[in-house]
Amino acid sequence: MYNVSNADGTVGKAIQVLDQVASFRRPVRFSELLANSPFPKPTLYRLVQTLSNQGMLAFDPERQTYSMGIRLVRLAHSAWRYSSLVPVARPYIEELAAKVGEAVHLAQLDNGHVLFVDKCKATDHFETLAQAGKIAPGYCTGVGKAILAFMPEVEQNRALDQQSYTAYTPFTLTNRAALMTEIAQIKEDGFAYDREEHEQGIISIACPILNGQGRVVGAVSIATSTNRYTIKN
Amino acid sequence: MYNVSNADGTVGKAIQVLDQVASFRRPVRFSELLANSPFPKPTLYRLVQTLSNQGMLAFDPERQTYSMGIRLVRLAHSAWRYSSLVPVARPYIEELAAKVGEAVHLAQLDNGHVLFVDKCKATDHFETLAQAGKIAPGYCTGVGKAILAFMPEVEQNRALDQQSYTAYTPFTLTNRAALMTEIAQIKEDGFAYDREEHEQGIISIACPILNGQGRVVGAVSIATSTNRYTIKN
DNA sequence: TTTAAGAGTCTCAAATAATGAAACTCGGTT
DNA sequence: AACCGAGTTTCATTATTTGAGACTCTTAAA
Repeated sequence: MYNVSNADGTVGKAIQVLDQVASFRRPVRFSELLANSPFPKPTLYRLVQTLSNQGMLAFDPERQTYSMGIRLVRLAHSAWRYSSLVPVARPYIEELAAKVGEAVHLAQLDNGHVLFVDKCKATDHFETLAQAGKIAPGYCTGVGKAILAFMPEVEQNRALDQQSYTAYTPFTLTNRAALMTEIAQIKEDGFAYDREEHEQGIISIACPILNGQGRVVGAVSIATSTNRYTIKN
Repeated sequence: MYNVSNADGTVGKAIQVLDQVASFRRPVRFSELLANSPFPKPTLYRLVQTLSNQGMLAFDPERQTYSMGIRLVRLAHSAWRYSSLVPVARPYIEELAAKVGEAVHLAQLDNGHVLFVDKCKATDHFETLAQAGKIAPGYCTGVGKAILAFMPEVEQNRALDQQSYTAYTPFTLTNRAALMTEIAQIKEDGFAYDREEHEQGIISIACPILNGQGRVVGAVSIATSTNRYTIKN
């Protein structure tokens, strides 16, 4: 996780605090943060103050809670709009979504995590878990496995170690060995299936996106439901 | 802008750099940043290094450019999902969009700027940071004026000073006096019109969202086109 | 009413990290 | 070969961060 060890000075610590607040997924009190924080009370206090001043955190004076600040949304909009795969890939995934009539997802890798950066639904059938900005596990999603399979070996190893291998469904690959076998197959085929590994009833087919140097930069997938399609080998 | 003067130490400076990179709206070279930076070369250099390490900026070693990092997208997703008005307002704006068959926008104020945090189109409703996170001017949008009108006087004054009063269309209010007259009317009516002030052919009607203490926290609007509706007084 | 406990805030000397002028590399010119 | 400009590094100086502890409030119990 973003070399937390050599913590990049105060800025690194501040970002660590942001991550911590994000991890709560709800407004959080100072004392709750303090309880799980490596920082001593006054240090954490000042970090949180500074971040609130800056709009990176939002402090609710009534409930005395901190949550993520909307300034992040503004900054992220720039990231999303001008630097991710989205601006390049947008027209293609829209076209693809229209053509196949299913949801198309675009994902990038962010330090071992699969980050969904865009999503086009041809029509809205039903909700899948994925939305832009959402994190999904690498080991049990189509896009995740496609990206993992084509990563350089060193990074791949690191990423494989970072996976939790939690069983979301009976079809989830729940250990590194199983995932590695699957990855070998994916590398051979050039594409990955998600056989209801993350969400029951949802299957997908994904392929990696490589840049000019053959380095994987993301993945696209078409997702559908077992009601409409099945995977045949 | 987020008290840049009393710059909140290194963290404040780092965030200032993030803002600067965002303002370019494209990948940017170190020297370009340096040219518009208040910081001396090595200081800026280290800030940019730290931010890149942390994934808040993304460095492209080939082109030697920096752009916004996708870690921001991940953090912003939390902000968007758990702390903005969105989680509370979602069901209502969806219902409203379905009922009126037009686009419905949800906005919050972020330091004088109107920040669109959600949008539902009756036809294809899907949410991304594409529209969420977009900044629009306060003085020439329905949501912006609705929020401005109901702000406490001191903040309102500050916000009115921050507006650029650029004429986007022939209908834009291009000075503070005109806007203030309009705002008085809005405060009386309880809602605001956008009469093609931001985009030709697009009109909207907006109303503020107040919290329990009567403090404005955002605004909703219904937007449509002059092809379908007109504003009659 | 008093005492206690807990959360949040503040202080200040010591420790540490940030600073920035200047020097250095390293391609690509002239 | 000398120059130039972009990017990177150095190092003594300076300013900021640090964190134990003390303080303040609010709420809860005695």
